[in-house]
Amino acid sequence: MTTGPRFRFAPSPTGSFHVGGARTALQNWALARRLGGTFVLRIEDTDEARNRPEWTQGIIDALAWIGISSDDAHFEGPHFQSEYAEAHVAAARTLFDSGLAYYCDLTAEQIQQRAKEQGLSGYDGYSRDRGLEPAPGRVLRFRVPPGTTIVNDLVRGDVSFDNDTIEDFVLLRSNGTPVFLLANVVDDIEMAITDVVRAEEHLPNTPKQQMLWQALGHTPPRWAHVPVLVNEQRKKLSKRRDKVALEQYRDDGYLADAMVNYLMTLGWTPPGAEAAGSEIVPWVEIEAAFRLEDVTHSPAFFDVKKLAAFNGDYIRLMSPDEFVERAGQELPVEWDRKRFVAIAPHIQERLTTLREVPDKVDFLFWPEGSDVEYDPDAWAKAFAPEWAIALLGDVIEAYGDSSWSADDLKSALEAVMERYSIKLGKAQAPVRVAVTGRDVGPPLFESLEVLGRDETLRRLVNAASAAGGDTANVGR
RNA sequence: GCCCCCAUCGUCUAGUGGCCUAGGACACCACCCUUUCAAGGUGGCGGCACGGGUUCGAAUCCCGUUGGGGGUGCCA
Repeated sequence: MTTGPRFRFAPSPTGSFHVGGARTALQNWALARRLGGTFVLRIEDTDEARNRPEWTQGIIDALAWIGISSDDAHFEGPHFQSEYAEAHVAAARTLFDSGLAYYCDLTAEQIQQRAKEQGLSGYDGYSRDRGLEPAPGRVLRFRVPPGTTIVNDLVRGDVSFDNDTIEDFVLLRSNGTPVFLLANVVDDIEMAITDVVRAEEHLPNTPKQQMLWQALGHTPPRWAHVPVLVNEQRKKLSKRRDKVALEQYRDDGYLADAMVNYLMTLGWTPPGAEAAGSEIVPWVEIEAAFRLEDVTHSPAFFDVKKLAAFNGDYIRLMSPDEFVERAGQELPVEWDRKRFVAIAPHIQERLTTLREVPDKVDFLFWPEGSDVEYDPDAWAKAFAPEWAIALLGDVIEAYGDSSWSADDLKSALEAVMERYSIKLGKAQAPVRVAVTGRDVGPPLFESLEVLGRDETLRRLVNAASAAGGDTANVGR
């Protein structure tokens, strides 16, 4: 165990890993490593999650994907909340014995009733001095002291709460089980956590937690509440409405590096990014520079468009070998890898996600002799000019005995198109549609080179015939 | 209702009293390049919510207004 600060990340398993959680995890991770501390993963093992171990595993896998892995020295865990269950109750007992907490037998209805009568919003402290002993049906409440609680937050500075506005909150339910707030604090104490970095939504709970730390005889940790991530409606990202599952982005072909980089730019800018004119910054630099004090105070919109832009940049940053390796994983197994290697350099700079790879190159892998499926619009546009069919015929003839390299194929087409006084941009359209069925795609001549003479000619002839041209004498 | 947080281009942000004629990134638009589409290059559009102070000077400090968001469980 290292001796530096101890950062905890305490996600609740819900079946998918939230991008917001990923960001706080990353922030904790960056700090723990930079400061020579420890990243402690404490997973909340709720009843529901206990029946679905894959949920917990999902968190671990997701963290590993973004580079937070137990293989690293600065990692401790996962720990589970239940591992400290006895300590939770013991802590509550201590508080009761020392008079810092008391039992109350009011039901929720009664509390509501009293609040209504007095025009208050919550519990009024009715049982504070009634000296009730523990008994089934009674809850243990924390005796909130008078005064003011000041939370010193690394991101926001001092935030002060008037204790009068904090009701005597429940520690132990009437069935004797501890509530989350207590469990959380006790876990943090047990784990000797020194720094709590989490989303801003937890800020209002913090004075309660801080009071508990103190009541339990411990110095509270350093707090830091980073702004939440929101959707286009400026609402906190929710699983129901928004695409928030990190796994989903992973499966959609986003790169971990791009995701990590993008997530870290939400609420924070790497120093030097402005001078460099780019926010694409490697993790090592982020880790070396990230400071809580520099984090923005306002919520940030999770912009998939910008994520996509980052992703495209990261794809272009890959070495050719790496790209072939990564992109190859997206291809159907039966596709010839050698063929893909030949075309790979030409699609690498045309992608925003790896997921798009198959659709870009599929025309190279259609089964031999299969028909090209022409996109109607592309076809109509390509064969609208009156010269299109004739040009196709000429191309077929020229390609019949051209040497089969991209350069020569280009020259051959250029020679043909001169007869029609058109530019290359136009001339290549019918050829492209004939061969790929579409009007956009990787560079044409390189594609043809990879496709090979026989298949190219076959498709050209088929297209010419489909377009109504007489191909009977072509290629003789 | 009560409590807390927040407020710079469409979005993410730089800015910590003079360097701001408010900078960068993404998006968008135009042009260049060009073998379609991209990529790349160049340029452009576009913002300090409002009102009062403080100060020689305010995006920056203070107060208020308005507007957002979050929290308010015997949920986690």
